Amino acid sequence: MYTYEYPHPSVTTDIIIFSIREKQLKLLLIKRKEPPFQGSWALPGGFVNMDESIDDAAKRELAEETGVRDVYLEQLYTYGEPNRDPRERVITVAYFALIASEHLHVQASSDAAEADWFAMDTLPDLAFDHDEMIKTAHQRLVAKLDYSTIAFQLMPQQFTLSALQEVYEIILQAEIDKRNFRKWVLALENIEETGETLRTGSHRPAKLYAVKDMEKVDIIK
Amino acid sequence: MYTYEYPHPSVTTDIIIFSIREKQLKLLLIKRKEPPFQGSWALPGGFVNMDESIDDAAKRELAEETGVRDVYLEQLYTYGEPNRDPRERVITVAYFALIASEHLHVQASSDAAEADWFAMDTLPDLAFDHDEMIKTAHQRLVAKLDYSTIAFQLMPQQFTLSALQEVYEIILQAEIDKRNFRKWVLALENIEETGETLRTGSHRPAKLYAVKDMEKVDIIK
DNA sequence: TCAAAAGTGTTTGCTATACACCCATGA
DNA sequence: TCATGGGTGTATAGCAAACACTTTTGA
Repeated sequence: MYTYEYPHPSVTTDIIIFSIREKQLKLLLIKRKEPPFQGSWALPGGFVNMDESIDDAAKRELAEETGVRDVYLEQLYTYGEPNRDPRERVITVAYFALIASEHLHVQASSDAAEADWFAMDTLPDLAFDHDEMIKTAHQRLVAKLDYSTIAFQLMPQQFTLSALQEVYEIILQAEIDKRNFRKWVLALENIEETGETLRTGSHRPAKLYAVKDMEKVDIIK
Repeated sequence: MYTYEYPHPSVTTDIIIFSIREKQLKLLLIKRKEPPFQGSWALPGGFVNMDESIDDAAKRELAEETGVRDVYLEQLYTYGEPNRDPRERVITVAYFALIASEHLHVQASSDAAEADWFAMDTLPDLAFDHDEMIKTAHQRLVAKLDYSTIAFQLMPQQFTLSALQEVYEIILQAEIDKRNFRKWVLALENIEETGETLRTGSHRPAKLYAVKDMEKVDIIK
């Protein structure tokens, strides 16, 4: 047991994990096995341990849920309304993560009965204030496409320009002119040809590109 | 006394309060009366009470330190390295506030021996990781000038276009062309003439303007 | 009448957009 | 040879940047 002179809240992290699957922007939800909101879908997350930073807690949760490490992870916002959790005062630091569709091996962890990917426009009812978190994360993702190279984090190691354009079109929900898109993306000089090509049918093969430095998300303004 | 099955961190808010004073961007610091870092300068802040939201805690701290209410306040980032406070595990939700130079009545509160305004380029050594918070807040402020009308929050109720331009020049540390600035700011249609003028010497009086809706900070991209 | 800050337009360059056809391949 | 997606250039419009003189006032 741990005792304090004043009451202390719990601190947790929840993660909005975005990925492109089946030509849609999807995010990972888990079905809660325990109350409160037992049986509801919720964002993956959990308590911050006393000996780990909040970033490390988020990385740990992400690894536990998806098995992936070294993906893009960014602190989003901290939620702390007094009664957002019916059990006790809980303050949640939300993160958002972007993972390339190639890494996907979702494993239901001990906290969750089930995990699944949901498209943004067909989300189920959600536990806690998770709908608000998802809305904020989505706005941030869309805004960042405009002034950063964050979308490249959703690409596998090698990809065609058409595939990259498709990711932009899916997230922005808009068609983009092919020539203008290619001019723009090549001018950034953040990707380079791998020398390889991808053959996918009875048409000209596409050049494969790779991000030069996956660690770096450029602010391009 | 309060007891928990697992250890719980403390949660605090710290606030970076910016204002323009003496033609410089300054922020409010307090001198700590108690250990740790007794005698060091630090950001104003304090514990989040169990029955108030984090936003409300930040508003309360801001009011206690400055006596002002209804100023611009935005959540900045949450800091949670395990040993950032030597006493116990403390997670701090940092906010940044912008206040107009006219409201300034700083009152040393009970937590602080002293409070004073410091220019960004002459900051003293700071307690905890407050230097990092200030750096992040400053970057955010500079970035937001580019795509929002946030700087208007630093203006008094009535101001001249020259005064507004000066605020931009101070924050961006760059000279701006007067004609281009005026064209740009008037095209935003966020300010309007009050009909009054300001006479300040042996030259032509300047028209006074006011922000149309101070609650609203427009994203202008 | 002089000094000082307020106020005002036009030209130029750059970036974003619109737009249509040829290329390489497999069936 | 045909269907399919890959790949390429140019013209136009809209926005941002450069740039200098007149106006109004008080001393």
